[in-house]
Amino acid sequence: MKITSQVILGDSQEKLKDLKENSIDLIFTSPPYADRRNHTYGGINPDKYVDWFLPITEELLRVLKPTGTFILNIKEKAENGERHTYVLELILEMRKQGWLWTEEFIWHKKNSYPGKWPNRFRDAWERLLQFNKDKKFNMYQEEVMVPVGDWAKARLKNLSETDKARDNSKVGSGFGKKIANWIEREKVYPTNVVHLATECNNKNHSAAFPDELPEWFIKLFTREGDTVLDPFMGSGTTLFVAEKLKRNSVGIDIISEYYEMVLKKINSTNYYLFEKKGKYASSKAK
Amino acid sequence: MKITSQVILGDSQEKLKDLKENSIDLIFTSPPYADRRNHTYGGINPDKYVDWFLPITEELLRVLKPTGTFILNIKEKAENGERHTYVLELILEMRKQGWLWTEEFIWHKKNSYPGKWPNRFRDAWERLLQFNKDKKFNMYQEEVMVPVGDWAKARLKNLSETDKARDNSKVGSGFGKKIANWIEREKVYPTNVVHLATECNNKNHSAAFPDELPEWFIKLFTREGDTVLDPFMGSGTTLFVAEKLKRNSVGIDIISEYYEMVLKKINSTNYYLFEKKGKYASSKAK
DNA sequence: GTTCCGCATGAATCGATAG
DNA sequence: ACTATCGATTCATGCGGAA
Repeated sequence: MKITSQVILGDSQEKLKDLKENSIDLIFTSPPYADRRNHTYGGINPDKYVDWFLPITEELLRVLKPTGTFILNIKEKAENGERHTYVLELILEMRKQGWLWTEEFIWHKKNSYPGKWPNRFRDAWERLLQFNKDKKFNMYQEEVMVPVGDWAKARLKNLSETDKARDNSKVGSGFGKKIANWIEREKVYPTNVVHLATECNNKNHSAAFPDELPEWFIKLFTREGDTVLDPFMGSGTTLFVAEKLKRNSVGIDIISEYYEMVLKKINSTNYYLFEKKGKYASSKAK
Repeated sequence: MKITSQVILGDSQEKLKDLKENSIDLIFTSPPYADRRNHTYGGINPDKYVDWFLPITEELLRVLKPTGTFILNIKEKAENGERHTYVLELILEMRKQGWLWTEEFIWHKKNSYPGKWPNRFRDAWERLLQFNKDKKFNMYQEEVMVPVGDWAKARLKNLSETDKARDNSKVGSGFGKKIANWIEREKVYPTNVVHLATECNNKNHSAAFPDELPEWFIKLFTREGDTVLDPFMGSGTTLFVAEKLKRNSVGIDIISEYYEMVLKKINSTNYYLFEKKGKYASSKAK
């Protein structure tokens, strides 16, 4: 199967208009958060965040297949002692555009940013909002089932005294019994809570999320040969994972530095599928 | 220290008016979910949930001390393939009332209820919305510290000379203090993700949450002798935990069956603090 | 070749200080 | 009074060099 990776330089709001409608199976993205990444993206004012984002979601709604899914990784910042409400407002406004707010997954970041404040603990989770065009959408649950062996192995490895105390679990005593239950099964369906640590040691490029995050959703909502879109490509994690999993991919970013970097890396690892086409660097399969 | 537990039968919207303003240190509650438990609470239509709840939050704002905290355990139901938006709308409307939306904790339910749906995984988390009247509120973070992660055991067992030297050179006169911090540090501050298993041992009544959930927040936001309110008492978990932790408590419920049950149980375990007063069953300490 | 340890570094947040 | 900048605080993780 031929797989294509397309990298586009420019503003998503404009460049998305060049994409064909009903052509994308999964949109997975992590847009620049309000007031974050100021040095690269210029920083979006929290109070204007919804207005800034809505024209883009309008286009995303157009390019997504009716059976497709949009996963939005986002988290509101704390400002002036309060959580900002732009994410809530965004959800409500997107529904007016026609999006269905199907589910909210939680990404539990085990290694959250350190710090201490008198009125707040460390923020260790982010939202993964699932939107759909239609009540009927493709979902391949079996693809992300957790093999019991690996799960139990990893779990048991971490099952130290401190873990027990930390979890303060009242059912700790019943843990052995549960393990026994799980061992008999081959695989287990996951829940809507995703446990992953952030990668924080990449020198050249700091990815917003670890590979496992897009990987999980790409497996869950697409099959080989499907097409994945990331309108805020950044360091290109979504594209590289899509490529690895034999999905077509389209990435857009306004920062030429990211564009060049992803282009080069996609090219070097997968050159035989890649060719330049016009002003876009892209690879079209037959 | 004398502790009182007060149990009130009736509609929260009315009965809350009998409570004195600025008298409560912590409100912890899990209101009846929209269209859930309709056999007991009559079922609140999801579309009217906000309208139903706002008069109550108005009263809660009145009775809460300026230094107090309101923790609302809630989760929107999935209806017609979509997550309902009444929680989002509630947050926005409560801010208009004057509430500050300080934080959103996640309760990760480690053993969520099993089940399988074609378009959705098991729901393993709930929101714990924190609201405050004022930017300055009481928070006793040390009360809920957790054991440090395993990595520290291996890493910190041998605190070397280089560490001390580095610290000395950096701080100069203040040497020793920081080292002590690290050597004696066996506990760290938690994050805004709370890991607890759901309890499933209550036969007669299904408690909405395990003891550990109110316990965590009562320890975090109150001291002994403070007063905790649960306007949707249910089986009375919040009250029993408050009593155990030597906090005064007030519970309201419209279901006489719950009222009688909590009354009896509070009475049996703590009768020496308890006496009936007029139409309310209550215990007033001097 | 294992295991161990030093080290840098994160989508953070607040309060104080400065313009 | 309001915005902009800065220092202080803190913990899990993986890489790379050392034992």
